Amino acid sequence: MSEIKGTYQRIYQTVKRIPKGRVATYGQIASLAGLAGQPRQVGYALSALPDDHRVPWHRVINAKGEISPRSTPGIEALQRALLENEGVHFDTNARVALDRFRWRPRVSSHRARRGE
DNA sequence: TTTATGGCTGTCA
DNA sequence: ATGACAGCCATAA
Repeated sequence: MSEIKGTYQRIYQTVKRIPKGRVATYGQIASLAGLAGQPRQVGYALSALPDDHRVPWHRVINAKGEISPRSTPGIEALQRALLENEGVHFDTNARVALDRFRWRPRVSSHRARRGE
């Protein structure tokens, strides 16, 4: 198993683990990547994606269930299109039902989920 | 080496 | 429900 080199690489690995038709928030990825509390790094890491990045960055959205207004306008529509293409549905407010599409990572065992 | 930025989050009013 | 403020850390110059 290859070990992760940099922090960004670790984030990419985590994002790549997001199953299709599911979305995760920056905080979610940050927490899984070990950067809990630093969701910004996740966004910056995605903004610094390498050339051969095959990372589903479009599956990563903010905690509001919306797409961040990044720097370039139009990307928002692209990400939305990609998510819809994956099966994620947006509401009239361009919002995703995180309660339904929020990626449910492995809770490992000793960690019950809330509200069940 | 230091400085500045930055696809966010959570709390308070 | 929305609006505003502060905090964390890694990368790039």
